[in-house]
Formats: sequence, C-alpha cells, structure tokens
Amino acid sequence: MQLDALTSEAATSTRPPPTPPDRRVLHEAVAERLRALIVEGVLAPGAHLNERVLCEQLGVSRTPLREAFRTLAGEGIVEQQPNRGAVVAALSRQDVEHAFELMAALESLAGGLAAERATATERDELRALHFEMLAAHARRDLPAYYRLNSSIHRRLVDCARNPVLADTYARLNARLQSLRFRSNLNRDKWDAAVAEHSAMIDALDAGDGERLAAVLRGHLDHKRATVLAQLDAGATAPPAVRGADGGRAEDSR
Amino acid sequence: MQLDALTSEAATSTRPPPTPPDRRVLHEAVAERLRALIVEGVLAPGAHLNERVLCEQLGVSRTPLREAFRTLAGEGIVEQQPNRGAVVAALSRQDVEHAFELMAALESLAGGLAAERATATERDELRALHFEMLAAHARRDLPAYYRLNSSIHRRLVDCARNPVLADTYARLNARLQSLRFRSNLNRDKWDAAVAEHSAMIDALDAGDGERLAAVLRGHLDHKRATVLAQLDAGATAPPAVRGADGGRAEDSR
DNA sequence: CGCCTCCGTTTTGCATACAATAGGTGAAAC
DNA sequence: GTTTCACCTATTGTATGCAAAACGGAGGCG
Repeated sequence: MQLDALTSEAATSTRPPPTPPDRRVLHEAVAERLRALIVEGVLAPGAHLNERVLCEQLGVSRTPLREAFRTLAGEGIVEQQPNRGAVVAALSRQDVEHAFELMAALESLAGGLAAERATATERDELRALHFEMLAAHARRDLPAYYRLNSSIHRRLVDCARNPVLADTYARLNARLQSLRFRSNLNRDKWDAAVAEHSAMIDALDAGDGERLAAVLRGHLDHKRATVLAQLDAGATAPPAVRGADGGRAEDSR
Repeated sequence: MQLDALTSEAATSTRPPPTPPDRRVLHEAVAERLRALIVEGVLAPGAHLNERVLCEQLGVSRTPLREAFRTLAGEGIVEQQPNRGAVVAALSRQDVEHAFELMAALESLAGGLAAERATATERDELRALHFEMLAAHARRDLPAYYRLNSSIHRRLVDCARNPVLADTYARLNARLQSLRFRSNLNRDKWDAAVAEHSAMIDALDAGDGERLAAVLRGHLDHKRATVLAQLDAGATAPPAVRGADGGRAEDSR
C-alpha cells in the first residue's frame, strides 16, 4: 500500500500563494491526510498506527506525525495508549448509540436556534442544496447524496450562529464519518430520509423551531437505526482493510 | 515567577506505585500541569505561551511541551497559530454565551437521561453530595461549594450513562473553568442556585426527567447570567496576571 | 505438555540539533 | 522628519539521535 507523500507538487516551485501553496505547516497537513485516510477506511478502525511505517509512507519525520496523532486524538479519531502507540478509534455499537443520542440533541438545539436566526440567504441556500440533494436521490447517486446531506446538516448547524455548538457538532460528526462513508441505504429508508429532509426545510422556512427540532430528532433516530443495522450486518463479515503496520488491525474494544 | 518543575517528589524515590508514582507519560503530565495553571489563572487568557520559557519552568524539553500544546488545543483551552506559537484561549462574551447555550442543552439532555438511568446508589450519592454542598453554603465556604457543585453536575452527567456525552460535557466545562474559578457570588444568587439544586435532586429522585431537564435549563440560564455579569464587571478592571513570556498577555479577541 | 522467565528486537518517548519563519531595530533615502 | 528596506535576533517547525519500555520468541522448569 502506498499512501503517496504529502508533497504533491515537488517540482512546481513557481507559485508562492496560488490556492494553498503547500499546506501551511506539516503536522496539520499530516493530520488532514490521516483524517482522510481514516474516513475513507484505508486505515481501518482498530488499526495500529506504526510511526515509522507512516513516516515513510507520508514522507515526514516522526515529530510532525506524532503531533498529528495528538491532534487526531483530541478529535477522538485515534486513541493513544501510553508506550503502546496509537490506534484508529473503533466505535462500539454502544458508542454509536451514545454518539447519536448526543447528535440528536445537538442538531435539535441547532434546529431550534436556526429557525430563529437563519437569514433569508441561508434559507435559500439550504433550499437550493436540498434540491440538489433531491437530484442526487433521483439519480441514485449515493456519494453526491452523502456529500450534499452532510453539507446541509452542517449548514443548518451553522445557521444556529453558535460556533461552540458548530465545533462540537463537527467534532462528533468527524468521529462518525468513517461509519457512514461506506454505508448503503435501502430504497425505503433513503426515500424516508429524503422526505424528512423536505420536512426540515419546510419547518425552517416556516420559522417553526419546535417542529424543526422534532423533525431532526426523528431524522437522527432513523439515521441511528440505519447505521446500527449496517454495523450489525457488517459485524458478521468485517471488511478486510489493513492498518499502517501491515494488517494487524485489532478488534474494537 | 516560578512554576515548579513536574517532579514534585524528586528525593522520595522509595514508592513505585503509591498513588501516582509519577505521571504516566511526560506530555500528559505537562498537559495536566498547564491545564491547572490556566484554570487557576496563573496563565491568563490571551497570554502567549513561550516554548523555551515554559520548558525551563516545567523542566522538560520542547517535544513533550509541544505535544501538550496540541492536547490542550484539542480541548480548546489554548489556540495555536502557525509559526506564531500558542496562546491561552480567551473567551469573548459571545463565546461564553454560546458555551452556556450548549451547556444547557447538554445538561438538560443528561438530566433527562439520568432520571431514567440513575441507580439508587447514584441517587443516594448525589443527595449526599447535595447535603455537603448545603453545608458549604451554610458555612459560606465558596471553594468547597464550587468543588461540590462541579462534582454534582459531573456525576449527574455520568448518571446519563453516555460516555460520549460525558466527554463532551467535560471538554466544554474545561473551557469555562478558568472563568468560574474566581467568580464571586452575591448572597441572593447563591441562595437561588442552592434552591435550584434542591429542585434538581428532588426531580431526579422523582424520576421526572422532564422536570429535571427544565430545572437544569433554568439553572444554567442563571449561571450564565452570573458569569456574564462577572465578566462585564471584570472587563473594566482586568486582572493583572502574566503569561509565560513575562507579561506580554494580549487582549482577548 | 504447559507455563514461566530471560533476552533480543521493535517501537515508543524524550531530548537536542538544525532549518525556516516572523518580528524588531537600525540605517539610509526621500 | 518620515518612510522603507535590509539585516539581525528570537521563536517556532522539523529532523534525528538516544534511552526506556513493550512485544516476541527461545529456552528452561515444573
């Protein structure tokens, strides 16, 4: 497995600040790269993160890698055991239930606030994204659907005008991303989720925070059930994805 | 200013695992020490954390110190600016409002769950702590009151049987600790807070999650008002506490 | 035959050395 | 007198080297 080094533009030195010239500091770039690898499932939950191996694969030394580990540990994405290295955090079934329990509270809080605080522009943009999501649904384009779905939820939370809430939500969401990434939806559940989203948008436009919060609670409840069903189904046939040390991925707790 | 090194027991080497033999790994010990210094206000909000200075004062090298920085940054207690070092996070008035908005949601969620899930033992212990708190209140022992108050809230959250929630709560609480540490209470507000606590305990024992959640929302609302009032009062006469670089503490955002 | 211990290897934790960036100070030019 | 540029210093970011702890296996013992 080759993870590609971080210097994606080694020879092109003739542009100081074009888009992002390189990533500002190395340990942030490393953290970002690792985060992506974990979310994509390349680094499986429970996988042991060998420092030397990852250093070679990412083309950095251990210092920025270890700082990235601490960053990700703070986000709950990896867990560090003293003198025993870092492993990709593995969510147990209960962890998922707990996370969704909290997520429902966060989103319903956000929804209630968003109904009061969202600007007309924000509502319009959310409705636009909603239609894009309907398009993805109609095309059965699951990746696009997920992207738009996440985007809608994130923007809704942003409408609550509470950065502390938004940050907490993002952090919790990050921990669940790796689960959702490869989840499939059966048609009925997908249709139901889309219908709930329509109700969300309606409640938001109506400025009915109570109703929006209730819709979100229900929506999250269904999402939780879907993810848990997926988890149970996958538990019998765990995906054979390897960690950074060559496949010694341990089981979840 | 001398912050004392971490080896608080340099000569006493004749006890391998008594209480904490030494702190497990250095960077965790450093993080804990820094956290304490920040909560106690020794390192003031906005203070620049000079690596070399802190290294000397804590008696460690830069590597574990920097890892501790990342840990604390993940907790939102310090902020790291690329190539410009770390500063103690300074909460603006709005940050405090946002934090309490979220805190109220978290605690009311926890309360609702705790009313369902708390064991008889836990209820008893909470009631016991409540009486201890009443004692501290009667004695006007503010430090003891704060300690018991925090303990009660933390245990209540624990009763919700949701580690993800508990962790999120703890993280948010940590960010607010430095504010509450030196807050004073006038008698009326103090009495009211104690009365609310009594209502909390009663609702918990009655198993009335709805009522408990409502009491907690009100309680947090009052707490927020108190802290904000304190903040506004303190804003005119900021405490002259120095950072790690000798007093170049910048203003909050 | 199983378990326990000892030793070698691997891996993590910490310290230090080196490189690069930012900020400040001084001089020179306008 | 003010502004600007260049250099210098201080501070952060990265790499590497060394020490300690943990895993793994071989051998011995019960």
